[in-house]
Amino acid sequence: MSALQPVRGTHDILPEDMRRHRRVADGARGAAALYGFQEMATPIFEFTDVFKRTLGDTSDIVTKEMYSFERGGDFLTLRPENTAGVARAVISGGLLQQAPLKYFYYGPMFRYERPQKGRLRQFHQIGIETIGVAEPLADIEVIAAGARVLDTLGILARTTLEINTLGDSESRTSYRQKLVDYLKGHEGALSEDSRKRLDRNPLRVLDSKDEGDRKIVANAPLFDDSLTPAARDFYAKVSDGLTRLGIAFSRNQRLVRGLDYYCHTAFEFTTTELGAQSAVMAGGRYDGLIEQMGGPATPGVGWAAGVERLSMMLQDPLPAPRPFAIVPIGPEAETMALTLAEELRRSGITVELGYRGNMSRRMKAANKVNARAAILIGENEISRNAATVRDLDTGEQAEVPLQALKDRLVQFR
RNA sequence: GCGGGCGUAGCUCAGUUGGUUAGAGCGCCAGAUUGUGGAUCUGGAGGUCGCCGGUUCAAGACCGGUCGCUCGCCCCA
Repeated sequence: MSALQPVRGTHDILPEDMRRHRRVADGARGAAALYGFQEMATPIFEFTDVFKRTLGDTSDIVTKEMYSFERGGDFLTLRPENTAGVARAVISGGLLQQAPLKYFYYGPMFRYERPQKGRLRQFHQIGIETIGVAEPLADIEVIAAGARVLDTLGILARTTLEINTLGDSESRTSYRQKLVDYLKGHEGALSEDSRKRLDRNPLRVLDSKDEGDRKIVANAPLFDDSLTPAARDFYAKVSDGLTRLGIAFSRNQRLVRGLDYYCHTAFEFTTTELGAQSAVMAGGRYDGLIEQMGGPATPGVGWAAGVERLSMMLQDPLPAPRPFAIVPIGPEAETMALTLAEELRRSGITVELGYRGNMSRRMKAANKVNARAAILIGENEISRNAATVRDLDTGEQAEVPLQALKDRLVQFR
């Protein structure tokens, strides 16, 4: 393993990718702000227990995907997701006094997985959380904000919204029992993976891609039959709300969540454009989470989206800003160019200063940085206290007095 | 953790049934052009053929291992 290679599953984000990345993060932040979500950040590592206790000991994330280490006697873990961190922050900061809380976040996450298309070991997520609202209105708002984010990025039409209800804990326990009873009857026919799931997380079997499993699942008891009236009512309110907002969705009864703390609403915006990965934004309600962490019983609902996945769906990155290039001709002009560049930059104009070479060379350099125009300064210009401004798109050029230079440059678009 | 595909210049790739000094396009550098970029022409730099071992008179090519990338499974954003 060469030290000169990036760590497997990590990537350098070079300027063009970075602009894409920025567009996702900035667009999402802006759209979320329209719904009252404010940005906050938590540390990228926490005590390991923060994740262990909330994600459940059997989840894949905890059993095989965490980057954990020990330092000074503390067991720490790079965050694999951010909901647990936000919940911890809310508890340790005593913020529940001010509930409801509505947060937006953006930042890197870490999972030790085999990298593939749309899956990295260090990746970035944006997300929102509404904490302290038990009403289905919060679920509707959270999903609507998600749709707004995707729409802002111009990719909503290329995604599908699927939603499901996982019910309250009463519905869940009773269904879990019915499902396990049913599946035990077909245990011999289940795939090896699904037999493992049967013990750990039976709901996952519903989501199996195995042909044989699917046949068995097709006749499994329906979750809806186990829903309590309250849970049924909750789901109805969410789906009515979405319908009223004109947000298209389909019910997917096989949609379950990998993480243990979800209840009631579960949803995913999916796409077919990312290879084996389909989810670009996923979330749901997690009413038990904060209590499970040792805080007061507090409901919550939110989603997270993968910035790299969203970036891949973006048509174009934000365009790079086009600078003006100063091209000095001769040593006297060269000293002048430095101060002129600084002066222009102070008034908010983007300027590139060629570093070396004769005029031809610097014009080439100006072209390479995609300069909008070149500002030529030579003996002639200096003697007249002027500069020659050459439009590099049209090739037109004219001499401009130095006092009028700023105003002239601002006219370029 | 499991399975498939692929590793030749900065990038995209060619390289014949194993045969001498490993090529192209793009990009890069310089010149044609000492006050004018893009286009064109000329020249130049750039490679331990991923790495280690094996087979062979001879390996970029064949075999084994290894590392990396990639696609998929599991799981997930």
